[in-house]
Amino acid sequence: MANKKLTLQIDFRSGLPIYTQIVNQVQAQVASGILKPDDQLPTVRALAEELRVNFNTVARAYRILDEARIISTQQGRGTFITEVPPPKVTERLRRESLEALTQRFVSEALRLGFSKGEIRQMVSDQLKAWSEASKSEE
Amino acid sequence: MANKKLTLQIDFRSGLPIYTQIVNQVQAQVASGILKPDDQLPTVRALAEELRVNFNTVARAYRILDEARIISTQQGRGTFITEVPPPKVTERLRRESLEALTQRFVSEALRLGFSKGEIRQMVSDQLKAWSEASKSEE
DNA sequence: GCCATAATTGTACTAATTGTATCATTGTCA
DNA sequence: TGACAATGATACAATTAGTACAATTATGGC
Repeated sequence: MANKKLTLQIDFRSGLPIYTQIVNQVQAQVASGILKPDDQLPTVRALAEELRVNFNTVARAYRILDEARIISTQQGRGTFITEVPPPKVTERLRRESLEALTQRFVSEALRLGFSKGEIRQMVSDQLKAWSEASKSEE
Repeated sequence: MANKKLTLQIDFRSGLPIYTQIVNQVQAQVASGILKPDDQLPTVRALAEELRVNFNTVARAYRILDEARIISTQQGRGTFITEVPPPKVTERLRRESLEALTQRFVSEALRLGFSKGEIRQMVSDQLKAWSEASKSEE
């Protein structure tokens, strides 16, 4: 499930920079569901070879996608599609997504023996810390 | 008493190196009392097979834990939890574990676009749901 | 019981894979 | 021509995998 082909069409004469074309097409494939969370993208070198471009060009595209939180690049490991932000369309999906995430967190915390009070307090603290720390964020 | 299962959850796309995840989780389980002194951890090869990673990755994690005096690795014998650190250290580890766990959860939820209020509410709901599911819990 | 030998377990070193950082080259356009 | 953006070349760093080895324990013949 984590391996897919990733078909990209690069037009070398289009005037659009190659890295921009890569960014756009990956973005589009994520949006359309062709690429799904956890899918592993080709390595910068593999994709570069396939597209006949320098791997730094692919790396540049990956960096932009990484900064946009669309993919997660990990040195020595590879690059992966991150979870897509839940579409606003269905409130239900959105809720279930948060529910699943929260359930994983809560059950793990409880398993490690933390009390509900501790958990609630820590969540509160972290949320507060985020408010104060986010001058540059979002 | 010296043999236990050691349940670890490795997230291959989390961005955290595998060896770091192993270190964190073992540390958390020691701090929380799930793992006790003299408990034997799985061999590097056994744990590696279970997690589907190379045994050197596990060995690396064990070495870090060994240097932190949390476990004792003995060539030809196995690896064991050492004496519990003094309460002050345990308390710090415990707190750090929860903090790290919570931080990952909160940042992920915020990244997915959920509001602080939604997150707080969902945590509260889940904690409550847990109480009702198992009445014995605090 | 004792010793040789195999099996088990961690260690050390090296290689392979992957992304990162920095600077050089090229090409376009004002 | 000069500036700047895009791409390429090279060296590097982080993570994981491969291979050989050393220490300990288990086993089996005598």
